[in-house]
Amino acid sequence: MGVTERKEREKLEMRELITAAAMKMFLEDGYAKTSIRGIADAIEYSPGTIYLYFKDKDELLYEVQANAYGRLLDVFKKEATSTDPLKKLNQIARAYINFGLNNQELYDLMFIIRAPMNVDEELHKVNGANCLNFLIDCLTDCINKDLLRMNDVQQATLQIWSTVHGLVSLNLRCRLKIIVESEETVPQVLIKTMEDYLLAVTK
Amino acid sequence: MGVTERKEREKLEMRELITAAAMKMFLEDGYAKTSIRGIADAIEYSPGTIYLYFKDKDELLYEVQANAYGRLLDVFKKEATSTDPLKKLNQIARAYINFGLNNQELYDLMFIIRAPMNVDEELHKVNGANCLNFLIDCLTDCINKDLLRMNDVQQATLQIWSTVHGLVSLNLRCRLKIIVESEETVPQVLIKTMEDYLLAVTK
DNA sequence: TTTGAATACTGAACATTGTTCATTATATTT
DNA sequence: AAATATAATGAACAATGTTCAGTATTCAAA
Repeated sequence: MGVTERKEREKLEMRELITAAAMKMFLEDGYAKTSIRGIADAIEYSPGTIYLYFKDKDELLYEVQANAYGRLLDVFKKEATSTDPLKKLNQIARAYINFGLNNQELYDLMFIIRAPMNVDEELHKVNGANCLNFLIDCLTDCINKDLLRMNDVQQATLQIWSTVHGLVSLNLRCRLKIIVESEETVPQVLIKTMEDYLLAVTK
Repeated sequence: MGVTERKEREKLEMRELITAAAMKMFLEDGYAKTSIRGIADAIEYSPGTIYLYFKDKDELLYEVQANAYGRLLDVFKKEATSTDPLKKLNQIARAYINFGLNNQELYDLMFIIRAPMNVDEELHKVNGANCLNFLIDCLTDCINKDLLRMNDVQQATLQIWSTVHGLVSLNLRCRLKIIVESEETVPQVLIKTMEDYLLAVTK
């Protein structure tokens, strides 16, 4: 009696259909400007149907967030491959900044948008934590080999994450217009600033 | 014929009445959860009246933002008084972080909330720029006296602002829960992290 | 003081939002 | 074929920002 299995599968497929449409629209127009009705239209279902698969719009956001964390982790794994801990740290930071610049709406909903973070969904926590661990592992390596002017991994993590998140999010909210003269140079300036920082904290 | 002057004054007073009510409600409940109707109720006017003084809800936000920048500048002037450039830098950074921790909703609408930053209102730009200049002046001083491991003021500004903004905003969005074990220690941890950073970039 | 015009304010109305739920359609089991 | 369970609908609700025809108030001229 494989009918329950099929139902299960169909339920998952429907969730993915909705998630994919939501992800697409969030990416294009942002979370706030995307309406449930819009998503329903896109997948040719009625608005009510979405609520059979997701409790509310926030839960839809969490699902997309979890996916996005997965994407970022993929980028890390692809871009940060050096065996030299310091080089790897540089690669991670570069990848993070570029990800934030190239996927602005996505970055927005991953780290900036307001949404109650009392989620303990497995996928969500796992993907998010894996991203962070990628950085933590690298920093642990750096500190163990005495390459940085820091000795506490927790504080090193906070420092570097704050720096790159600060750069990306200030730019995303157009707060760097006062500092950086021309729009086009932003990516270079952000990368350069981050590298200057890394140089300063390197022994 | 002082009638036009009085009208002018009344118009300004009305704007301030609205702004004050808005500020109060933004602070308590945040920008998104504050409705125009709510503000109108609070000042005992009809919703439509507010639109006689402000183009839309965003313009109201700008006004409150400008005020808030002024507040932050006041804090800087009060807290960062040392004549030693490095100490002053430390005081600025501390003041910034504490401001962000003690006025979360305010910080939110100043730096995190989404709102088109194509404003060229005098007050807005002036207050925002003055805040930034307070930092820039201090950093210029530090660099001129060769106290930091940086030589470019612009990049130093970006670095330090990104760091403190990153710390405050990641905490505001509950992204530090994974790193910092207990809620209460957050302020100390943020300050400590910032100071570690300053130590690392100090010659 | 009375009148006419300019100004200030109102609140009902509109479109859009997230969300719910009685009703209808489809699929499964008996 | 009938009865039951599951899935999907779409009208309805309350709340939102915003507009605007109508009403009240204030002011300058007669």
